[in-house]
Amino acid sequence: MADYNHRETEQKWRQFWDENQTYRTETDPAKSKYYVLDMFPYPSGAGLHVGHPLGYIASDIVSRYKRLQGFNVLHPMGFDSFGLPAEQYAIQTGQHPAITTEQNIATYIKQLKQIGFSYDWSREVRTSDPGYYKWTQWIFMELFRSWYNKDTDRAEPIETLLHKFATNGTTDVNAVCDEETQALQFTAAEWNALSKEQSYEITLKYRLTYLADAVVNWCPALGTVLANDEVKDGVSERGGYPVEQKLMRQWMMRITAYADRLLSGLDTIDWSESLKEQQRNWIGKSVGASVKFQIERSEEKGLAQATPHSFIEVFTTRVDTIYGVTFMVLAPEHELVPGLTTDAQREAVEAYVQAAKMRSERDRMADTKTVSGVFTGSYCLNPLNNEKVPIFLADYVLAGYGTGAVMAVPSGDARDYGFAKQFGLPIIPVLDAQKDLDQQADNTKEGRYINSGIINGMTYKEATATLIAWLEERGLGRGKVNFRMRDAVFSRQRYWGEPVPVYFKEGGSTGQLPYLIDEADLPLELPAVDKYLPTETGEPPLGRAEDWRYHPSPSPSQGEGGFEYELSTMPGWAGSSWYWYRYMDPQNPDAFAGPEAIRYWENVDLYMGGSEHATGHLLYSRFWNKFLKDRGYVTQEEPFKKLINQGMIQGRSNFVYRLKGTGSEGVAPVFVSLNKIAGREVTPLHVDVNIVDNDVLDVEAFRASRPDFTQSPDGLPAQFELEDNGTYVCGAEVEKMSKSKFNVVNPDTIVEKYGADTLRMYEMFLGPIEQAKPWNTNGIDGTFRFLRKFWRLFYKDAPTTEGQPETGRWIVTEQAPTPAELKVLHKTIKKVQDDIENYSFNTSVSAFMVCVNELTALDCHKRAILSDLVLLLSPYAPHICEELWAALGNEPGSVSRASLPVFNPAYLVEDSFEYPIQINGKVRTTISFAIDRAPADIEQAVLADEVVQKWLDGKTPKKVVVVPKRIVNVVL
RNA sequence: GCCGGGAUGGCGGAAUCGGUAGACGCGUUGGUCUCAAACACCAAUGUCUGCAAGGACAUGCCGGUUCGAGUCCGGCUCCCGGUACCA
Repeated sequence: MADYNHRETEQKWRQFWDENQTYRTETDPAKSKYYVLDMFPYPSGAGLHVGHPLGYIASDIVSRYKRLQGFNVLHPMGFDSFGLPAEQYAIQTGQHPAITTEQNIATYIKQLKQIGFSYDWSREVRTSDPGYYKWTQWIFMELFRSWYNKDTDRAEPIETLLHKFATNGTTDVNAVCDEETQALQFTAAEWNALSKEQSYEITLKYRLTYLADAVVNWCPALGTVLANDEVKDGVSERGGYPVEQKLMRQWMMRITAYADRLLSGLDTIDWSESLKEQQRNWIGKSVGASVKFQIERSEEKGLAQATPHSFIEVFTTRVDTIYGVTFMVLAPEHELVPGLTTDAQREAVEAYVQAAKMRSERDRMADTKTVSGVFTGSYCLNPLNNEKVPIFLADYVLAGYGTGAVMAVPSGDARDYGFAKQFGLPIIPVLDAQKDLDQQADNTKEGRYINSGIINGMTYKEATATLIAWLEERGLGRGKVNFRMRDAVFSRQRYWGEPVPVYFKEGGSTGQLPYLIDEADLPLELPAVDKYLPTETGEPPLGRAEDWRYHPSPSPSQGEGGFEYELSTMPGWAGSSWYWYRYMDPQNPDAFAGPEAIRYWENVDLYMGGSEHATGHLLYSRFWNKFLKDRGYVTQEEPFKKLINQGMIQGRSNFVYRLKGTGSEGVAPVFVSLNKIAGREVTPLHVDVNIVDNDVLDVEAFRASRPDFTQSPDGLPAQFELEDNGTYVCGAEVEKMSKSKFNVVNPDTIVEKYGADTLRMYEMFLGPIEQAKPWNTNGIDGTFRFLRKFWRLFYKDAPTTEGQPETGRWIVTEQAPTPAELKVLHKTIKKVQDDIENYSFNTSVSAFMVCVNELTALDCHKRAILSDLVLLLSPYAPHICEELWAALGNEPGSVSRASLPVFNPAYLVEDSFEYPIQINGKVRTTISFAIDRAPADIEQAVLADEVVQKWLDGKTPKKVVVVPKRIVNVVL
């Protein structure tokens, strides 16, 4: 090997690693484990762009580094291969999503392998593989077969609940369930007298996955449910059809049972504070009180129907302000609305409810500028003073939050204040510390209560306790902890997801009861369908599958023609909520992962992924993990010990500027270079960044690739108004990297031109891993030069003498290193190790650059130095290091099995320090002093200094600050 | 709206504990090598001012704490992510 040839070198070692299965990992109890996981990608049709590998490169560096430290490293990769884009494509083309997904995965793997990741590919998983989703379905079944016992504070098999019912009825059952079920009471005798079907129906309300009505974005024209981001301004993004809020029967996940543990667990894991804070806010624990407001009944009102309850229940965190309540606000969807609406108000209320249906939740929450609402005509009574309180509807109250009802205190809440002003409702001050109530609400808790009956004169703390006690005594309310987090909707009205392993049998109060299929029938595979659209009757796509009915095995005669399956599928997050366990034991046919594997690998030591998953994937995964732990299948309470968010790589778009009025029929288009557009009317147009170098456009490539731009419709060729130096300079802007903006840079192109090692180093060099930053291919030459310079420490550069050029000559020597060389090496070892431990990869790349610059300047080609440097660099640039490691005489392909060089601080000891000397905080000179020089000595010497004397100008300084080994500041 | 994050030269960024702002790299300019180009190497490069030595101004904006602030505190502006069926 002579000159640095990245194509040859990298190709050679990738093949070697593949053939020798260099990165294959086995369970090895003799060694400490380290589990490094990347958030697995959804394999999109566009393939990887340079933004994707950022996190993978960082985690691969850590993996390789940990191997050098002697850890047994599990570093796998797989695919989150169910998802909407493939389904969308299937709807458009009729192509089965499994086929496109398969092709996309093949592309991803090819691209990933080119970058030289040390993945154990034998452990790859795909969520859409029946062998995988069998276990996703199995976990769903386990959730269905479990309930949450608040007394033991964990999930238990449903059998323990049945046992309690059968022996003691509901008396000592303390389960997580909805309010209505909570109120259920029966004795053991009553329970035992129930029919099998009746008792089964009751258990459905306790299980960790259950059927319930949930609000969804229903698009009647498309016959389907839409995601919030598929809805824009109340209409579907595709087609622009109206979308309404509709209640639909859905499978739900009882994540709220884990709310407290999800919250407290955050204190035990090493995630960024911001990420934990996002989860805390999402869980949204608030301590307050639940209060019942009696509905005022009067015959003449002409109320349409009796209400299901005689009171409105609200949750409030400020029960202390209850004497300031001047109205009540219900969500338009609140169940009491029809019963509370008087004849006189009916028309207005119905119109309002209808309008609210057309708005998305996010819209309703975000819009604080417009105040809207409607009076129902009814009143309720404040339990404290029996004042009549008018009941309004307003769409800023959401049915899914709390009780869907708010006691409005305009003096203490900004939104209530605006509402009261709009509708001319009274604003009653409740605390003497409240200020400017004629201007705005004041939510202070300071001062003493006024206008507040039994709590007048009290402080916040006293008042809250007094009120809760008073309410509890009379059964009108109680202290309550509320969570903002709601149970998660699990059903999706889609095709490309895991089928839910449930079938329906007639019976029960709703006419149909859900049952799990037999475990032996797993996986329940996705059936073939003729189209990937909902059925004409609005059922999910699975409703199209022919002869897709469940036939239980023990008695196939049961249920003529079989039973109907659940037609919804699981959401994208189902398969990703447990996948890190499958990697531990990917081929196990008997369990999602075997107990030995789980005991050894435990959980993920380092998890790398995007912060956009903060409240979705990362919360659901923690939920499922806690559930699996409760049921004894896994050993750890938390799945991801340490988590790093890699920032998004943004695109950097380039623009050409077309003169307005040119480019139409009969007028040749005119493109004006960036520095000539001032004062001209131009249209900026995206141009492919791959034909732009350093903002200079390759005009010929532009002509060839975009005839639609570079010719008028009748074929007149474009003219280019160039810079004075004859180039066309493009404008640039940072945007999201996407096809439509022509700013996508593909890693394959970079690997081909510069090599994977350069790509890896450059991506790390771009900036801190956690920060978003734009991609700009321009800077890559710097890291490419670095690697060649590194290479030249080993091989003499080919001098271009006449005749045959001399190819690189091996110039590594066996001489003993000098102190200066050892200092350079050990400074780098220390810096790089510290940086990796702190996940500061960008600064370690510059440390390598500094090191190679300095060794080059020292003309150092000594094995003792270079050998350690190769090891240190190998996690970053594995191909070139594997090559040089072998060239140094080590066993080929063994760089990843070597051990890390050890830092020796003795080489870095300094005997003097160059002090910056400040006058009034501004550095004016520097003076070198011995490290152990006494501060008083230093002060004297500084004041005697010529430059300092000049600034002193004969005066005595007010103060001299000497910070040893840091700085001297002379204050005048 | 709410929650979270960010802003430093022409560009990406460094400054890890409140102590020399701009490491490292790109770009730009000048030079060496070459018939030429590429590669490589050398030098300069925050802005303003000055022949120079030097000086003044500089970390999104306004204010504060401190001998000393990019870093800490208070108040803004703009950009990015999430907001429960995108993944």
